[in-house]
Amino acid sequence: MADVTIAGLAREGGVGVETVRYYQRRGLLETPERPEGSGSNGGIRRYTADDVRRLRFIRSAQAAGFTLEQIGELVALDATDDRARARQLANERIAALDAKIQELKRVRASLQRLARECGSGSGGPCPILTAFEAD
Amino acid sequence: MADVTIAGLAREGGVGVETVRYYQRRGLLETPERPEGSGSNGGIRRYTADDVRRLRFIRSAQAAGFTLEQIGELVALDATDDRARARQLANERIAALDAKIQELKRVRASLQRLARECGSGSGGPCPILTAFEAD
DNA sequence: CTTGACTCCGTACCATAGTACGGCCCCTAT
DNA sequence: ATAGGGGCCGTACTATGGTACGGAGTCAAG
Repeated sequence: MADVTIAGLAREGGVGVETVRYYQRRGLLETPERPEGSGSNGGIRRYTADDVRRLRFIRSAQAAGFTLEQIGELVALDATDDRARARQLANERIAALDAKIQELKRVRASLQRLARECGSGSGGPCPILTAFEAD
Repeated sequence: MADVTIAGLAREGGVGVETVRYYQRRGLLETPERPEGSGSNGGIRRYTADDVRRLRFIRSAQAAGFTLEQIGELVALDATDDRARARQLANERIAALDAKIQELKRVRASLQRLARECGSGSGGPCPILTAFEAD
C-alpha cells in the first residue's frame, strides 16, 4: 500500500479525518514531518501502513473497553519491553470484560423475558419497570 | 419500607443525591410535591418504594445499554399500553446486546493471546500493536 | 494558471452523564 | 435557642470522545 494522506489513513481506519487529528493531539498517533514543500510551511504529510495498523489498534482497543488514556499507555508500552505491565493491563481488562459479558447476558435475559411477557395480546401486564427485578 | 428523603432514595438506588436530581431534571424520576411545610416554600419531599423501583430500573436499563433518553421512553411507555413499541425496543436492544457480547468475546480472546504470547521471558516479541489483528 | 479538492492548524463547540457549589431553608437534638 | 445535618434550587463545571469551522496553503487536472 502506498503512503496516503490523512484522508486515506482515516478511511483505512474507518474514522473521520478530525478523529485522526484528535488522536494525534492525544499522542496516540504520530504526526509525521511535513515534507519540504514549495511554500512557506512545507507540504502535505504522508502516512504509512504502520500508521494504519496503529489506528486500527486504537479502534480495537477501544472496543475492548480501554480508554484512550490507557491506549496511550499501551502504545507507549509497545516501544518498551515491559512485559509484566502489558500482561497486567491485558489481564485486568480480561477480568473486566468477563464481568461485563456476564452482566450483558443477565440484562439480555431480562429483556427477553420482557419481550415475551409483553406479548401482542393485551392480556396481563406489560411490566417494563419491573423487567430487571428478578436479576 | 417507610418513605424516604432524597438521600434515602439515592442510597437505595446506589447513586448519589445529585444523580437523583439529575434524573428528575431529565424527567426519568418524578419530583413529588413538597408537603405544606411551615416555612415559605414548604417542607421536605418524600419518596416511595415505587420511586426506588424506578431508580433501580434506570440503573439496570443503563447496564443494558439504553441511553437515558431511551430510558425516558421506556418509563413513559410503562404508563401507556403500547406493547408493540415496548417489544420493539426490547428486541432492538437484544440484537445490539448480542452483537456487543460477540465483540467482547472476540477482543477477550485477543487479549488472552496477548497475555500468553507476551510471556514472562523476554524471548520473542510482545506484539501489543498487532494484538487485535487476527480478528 | 485557475479552479477545486484536500491539507494544516488553532480554536471552539457538541453530546452524554454526571458532579460540585453556594445560598437559603427546615428539622431535630442538645 | 442554637448548631449541625440535610434538603431545595439554580447554575456552573467536569470528563470523555469526538466534531465543526475558518482561513491559509498545497497540489493536480483541465
